[in-house]
Amino acid sequence: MKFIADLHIHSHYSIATSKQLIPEYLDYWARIKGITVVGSGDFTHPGWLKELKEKLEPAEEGLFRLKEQFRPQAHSLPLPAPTGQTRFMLTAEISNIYKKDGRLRKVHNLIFAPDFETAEKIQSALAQIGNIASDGRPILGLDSRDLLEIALNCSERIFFVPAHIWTPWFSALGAKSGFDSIEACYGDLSDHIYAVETGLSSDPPMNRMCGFLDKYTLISNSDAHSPEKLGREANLFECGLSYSDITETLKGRDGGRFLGTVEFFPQEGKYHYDGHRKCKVCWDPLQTLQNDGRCPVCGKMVTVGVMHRVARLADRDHTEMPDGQPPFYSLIPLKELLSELYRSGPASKKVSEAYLQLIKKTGSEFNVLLHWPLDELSRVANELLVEGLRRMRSGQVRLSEGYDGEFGRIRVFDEKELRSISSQTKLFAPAVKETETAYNGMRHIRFDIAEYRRLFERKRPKQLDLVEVLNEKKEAQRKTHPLLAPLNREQRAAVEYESGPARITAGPGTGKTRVLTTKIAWLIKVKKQEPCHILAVTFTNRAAREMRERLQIMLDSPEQSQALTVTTFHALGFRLLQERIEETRVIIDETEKQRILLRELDCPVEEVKEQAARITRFKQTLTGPEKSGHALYQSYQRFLDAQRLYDMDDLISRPVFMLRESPDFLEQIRERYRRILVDEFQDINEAQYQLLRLLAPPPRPDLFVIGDPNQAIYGFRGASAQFIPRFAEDYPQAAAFTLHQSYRCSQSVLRASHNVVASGPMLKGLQEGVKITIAPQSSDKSEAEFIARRIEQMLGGVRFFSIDSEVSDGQSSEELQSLGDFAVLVRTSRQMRLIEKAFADHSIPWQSAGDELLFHKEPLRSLLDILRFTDQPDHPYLRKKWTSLVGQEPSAMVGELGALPLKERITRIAALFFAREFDGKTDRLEALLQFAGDFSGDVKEFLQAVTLGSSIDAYQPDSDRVALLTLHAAKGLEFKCVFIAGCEDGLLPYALSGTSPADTEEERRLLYVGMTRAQKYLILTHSRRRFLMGRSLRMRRSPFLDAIEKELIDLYKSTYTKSPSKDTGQLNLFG
DNA sequence: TAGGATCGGACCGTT
DNA sequence: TCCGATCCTA
Ligand SMILES: Nc1ncnc2c1ncn2[C@@H]1O[C@H](COP(=O)(O)OP(=O)(O)OP(=O)(O)O)[C@@H](O)[C@H]1O
Repeated sequence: MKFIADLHIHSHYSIATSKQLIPEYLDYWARIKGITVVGSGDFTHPGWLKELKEKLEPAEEGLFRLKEQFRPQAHSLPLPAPTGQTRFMLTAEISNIYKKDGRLRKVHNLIFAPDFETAEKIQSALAQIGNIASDGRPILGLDSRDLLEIALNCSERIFFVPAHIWTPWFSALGAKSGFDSIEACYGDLSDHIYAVETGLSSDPPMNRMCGFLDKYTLISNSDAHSPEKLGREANLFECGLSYSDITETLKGRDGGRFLGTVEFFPQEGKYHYDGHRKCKVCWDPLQTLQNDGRCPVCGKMVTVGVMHRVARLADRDHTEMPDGQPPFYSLIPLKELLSELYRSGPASKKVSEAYLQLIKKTGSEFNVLLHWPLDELSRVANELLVEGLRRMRSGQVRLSEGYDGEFGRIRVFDEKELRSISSQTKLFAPAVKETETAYNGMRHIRFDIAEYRRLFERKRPKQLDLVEVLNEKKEAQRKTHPLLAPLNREQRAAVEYESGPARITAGPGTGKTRVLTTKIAWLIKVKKQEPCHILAVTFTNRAAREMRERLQIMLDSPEQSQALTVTTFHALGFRLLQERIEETRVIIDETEKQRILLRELDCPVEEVKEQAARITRFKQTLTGPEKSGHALYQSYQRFLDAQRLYDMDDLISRPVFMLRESPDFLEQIRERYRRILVDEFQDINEAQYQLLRLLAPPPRPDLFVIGDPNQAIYGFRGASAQFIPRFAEDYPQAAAFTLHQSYRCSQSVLRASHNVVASGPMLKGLQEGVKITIAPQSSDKSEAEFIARRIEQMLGGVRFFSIDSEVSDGQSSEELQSLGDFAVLVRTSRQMRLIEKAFADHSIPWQSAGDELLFHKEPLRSLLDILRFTDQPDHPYLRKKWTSLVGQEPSAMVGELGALPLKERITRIAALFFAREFDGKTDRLEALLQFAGDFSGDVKEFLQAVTLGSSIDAYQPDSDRVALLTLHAAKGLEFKCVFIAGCEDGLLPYALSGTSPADTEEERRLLYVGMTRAQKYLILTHSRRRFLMGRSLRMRRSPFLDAIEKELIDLYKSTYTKSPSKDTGQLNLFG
C-alpha cells in the first residue's frame, strides 16, 4: 500500500517541546495531516517508553496503535480518518557530543527499533553512559560510531540514520562540528548506514551535488516539537505496512518502493545563503567566493550558510538527479499558504477555519497539498487557493533565500497580484490541468555549482578561513585609521586633552579602556611622544597584556610598542626595587607569609590570619615597622630582610619608601615616566596612590586616570574609590571627563544594573535589548545543570529553523554564535566545581578563572621553589626550602639542574623529586610546561610571571569556550550572554565569613560589575538549597534583585516539573 | 622518616 | 567539601 511516514519527532519529555506531544494527540494530528506511520520519538526516555507501553498496543509487525480506551470517543474536532488508524513506530534521537580528531563534534542520530524489547535494551545500555532521563533527546558523550555499535549490539534489526545532516551545529556533515563525509563520522560501521535525513535545511537537489551521498536513501522528517508541525517533511512509501517492510524499503531491497519525500523549502531557512543582515547583503556561495567572503558594506566576513557548506563538500558540477532516484515534493504548509492568501497570520481564526473546512472536505492536509484534483477543489475552495496550490505543486514559487538570521520567503503570489486579487474576485482562468511531471524535482538552486568548484580550487588556500568566525584583531586593524575615527565626541575630547592631569569617571562599557589605549597611540603617533616615556598601569596582567596587544596593532612599529611600559602596579614596584637594589630577592605569597609568622616567628596559630592582615594594613597605609610599634611586624620585616624576601605588599610600599629616601633616583624615574595613565583607578589603595603621587607630583603632571566608583570591588585589600575625589583635591587643575554612551550593554541591562546600585548617571544603551531572566532553582546542582542546558539551548537557537517558537521563548538568540559569547560568573570559586561538572557532563568546553592559580598550589608550588633555588643557589630562604623538600643539603646537583634550559629543568625536577605526585597524573605538570613554553627559556621572567600571576591572566577571549569566572575576575570583560549564579542572600551579598565584616555596598557593586558584563542576555540564577562548608543550607533570593524593576524581569519557571520522574526513584536509577 | 589515615576547622574576593 | 595539620605505623 501507499502511505506517508514521519519518523523523527519528539515527545513532551524533550526540552522545549509542546505538552501536547502525547500519543493521543499524535494519533489525532497524524490523521489530520494524512500520515499513516509516525515515529514515537524519544524511546530512550524511561518515562516516555512507559507511557508508550501503557497507551499503545501491537498492530502490524513492529508497529503499534493507540489502545481503544485512549481513543477519544466523541470528538469535538473533525476526525477525518477512522480513529486508531495511525501507526506508531519506535524511534529516538540522540545528541552525541564528543571529541574526534581533535575537534568538538556534535552529531544527532536517529535510531529506529523493531520492538519494545530492543528499545529497552538500548535504553539500559545508554543509561550506563549518561543521563537519559532528563531529556527526551539525551545528550551523550559518546562517539556516533560507538552509538551505532551499541544499537547494533542490542539488535541487528535496528535502523540507524544520521539526522538532519547539514545542520551546522548538530550533524554529521555540519559546518561547525560535523565531518566531511559519512565515513569519517561512522568509521568501520559506515556500511550499516543506509539512509540519511536531509532535514529542513536541505532538499534532495542540494544533496545531489554530493555524489558521495548517492548510495543513501534521502529521507525527510518533521523533527516536530509540537503536534501541529507533524509532517512538515515526510516520506512516501509503497510497501507493506510493517517495520520490516519500511526498513527494508529504505535499504533499497526488493518488495517495496520508496516513492520519495515531502520537503520544506530549505531556502526559507534563516541561514541558507551567506551574507550580512544589517548590511542587506545576501549572497549565494559563488558570490561569497568571488568576494573572498568579505562584505562590501562593512568589510567584515559574511555569515556563511548551509548552502555554502554543501557546495564546499560537493563533488559534482550539477544538481541533476541521478537516474532511479525517487522524486520529491516541495510543499508549503497549508496554513502558511492560507495565511498568504488571506493576508493574516497562520494562527488566525480566518486561516484556522478555512483549514478545517479543507480537511473536512478532503480528509487530510496532505490530500490538499499533494493529491486532490484541483478542478474538484475549485468547486469547494476559493479559486485563489486553487491557483496557489497549482503553482506550488508545479514549483512556480517566488522565493528569496534566507541569510544571516533573516528568514527566507516563499510565496506563490507576488504583492501586486494579491492586491489586485483582493479587489476583484475572479481573476484567474479556471485552474490549469497539472501533469504528473509537475511534481518532479523542482530545483531552486540558483547558482552555478560548477563555477563555484572551479573558483574554489583556484582560491583554495585563501578560502580556508572563510567559515571561521570574524577575527576581532583584523577588525581593529582596519578601523584604527584614522586613529580617532572609532571614537565618539566625548571620547575624542578625553584623548585630545594633551597635557596636565585629567580623569575620566564613567560607567561600564563607555569605552574608558578604549580611550586610554587610543590616547597612548595618539600620543605616540600624532603627538610624536617617545614611547619609552609613557607608563600605563593596570591591575591585572591580563589587562596589561590586552592593552599591549591592542597597542601593537595600533602602533606602526614593534619597536614602539616594545619601548612602552604597560604593566601592573606590582610588577612596576618590583621593577623599581630590582633596578635600585643589588641583591636579588624572592617574592612570597600570602601562604608563605603566614607560614613564616607561624613557624619562624612563633605567632600562635589562631592569631596568624589576623596578624598577617594587620601587617598588610600597615604596609598598605605606608606605616613602617618602627612607626607601627608592632613587634611582630618588626620581627617579620627583619626576617624578610635577612632572608632576602618581599611579600606582595612590599612591592608597593618599599618602592615608595625607597623613592622618598633617594631624591636622585626619584628624579630619574620621573624623568623616565613623564606620562602616566592608570586604568581601574577606583580600585587603588593608599600605597598605590602615594606611589603615583610620587611619580607624578602635583600640581601639573601628565597623569591620566580612569575609573568608575560604582565598580569599586577591592575594598578588602585596602582599595577605595575615595581616591577619585582625593585625586581631584590633590590635583586641582585636573580636567574631569565623563562618557555617557555605553557601547556594551543594552538598555535593559543598564536599567536593571542601575536599579541595583542606584547611583551614578544612567547611561545610554545601544539597543533596547531583551528582558533579564531570573531563574530560581531548587539546588545548586540543578542550577549548574540549568546553566549548561540553557547555554546549549541558546546556541541551539542558531540551529536553522528554530521555527518552533516555543524553543526560544520568543527571544531569538541567533547572534550567539560561539561558546565564547557566554560567561558564567560566580561569587566564590567554590561554586565553580558544580558548574564545571555540568559543563563536563554536557561536553561544553569552558575555561575557568578566578580560582587560585594552579602554580600556587601543591605540588607545583614546591616544584617552583626548587626551580627558584636552582636559579638563585645562594638564596638563604630557598636553601631552606630545598633542604626540607629534598631531604638533604644542596649538592652539586643544584648547579647541574641550574645549567639546564627551563623546560628540561622543570621536567628533571619533577622526575627527581615529585615522581609520585605526578605519577599517572601529569596534567598539572604539563600545564606548567606549556606555560613555560611562552617564555623562550627566560627563567627569571617565567618565575616572575608565575609569582605575580593570577588565573585570569590565562584567559583567552577568542577560544570558543564558555568563560567561568569569579565576579572579580570578570572585571573589564564583556560577553553577549552572562549568567550570574548564586544570587542568594548570604552568598551575594556574601555574609558567611566569621572574620571580616560584610560590606553590603561593595557586594552590591560586585553584582553591578557582573551584570554590566552582559551585552544582551543576562540570566540571574539562585537556588533554594546550597551546599556550603559541608552543609546543605537554605537560601533566600538575594535582596539585591528586589530592586530591579518588575517589567525588566522575565521570571523563569521550570519546565522540568512536568516530568513526574523527578521525585520518584527514577533519578536515583539513572542519576 | 616517609607516607597514609584521621581529624578538625574554614568558611570570599587578589596582586 | 576540601585542605592542611597531626597522629600513627612500618
Ligand atoms: N566609540 C565607540 N564605538 C563603538 N564601540 C565602542 C566605542 N567605544 C568603546 N566601544 C566598545 O565598547 C565596549 C566597552 O569598551 P571598554 O571596555 O573600553 O569600556 P570600559 O568603559 O572600559 O568598560 P568597563 O568599565 O566595564 O571596564 C568595547 O567592546 C569597545 O570596543
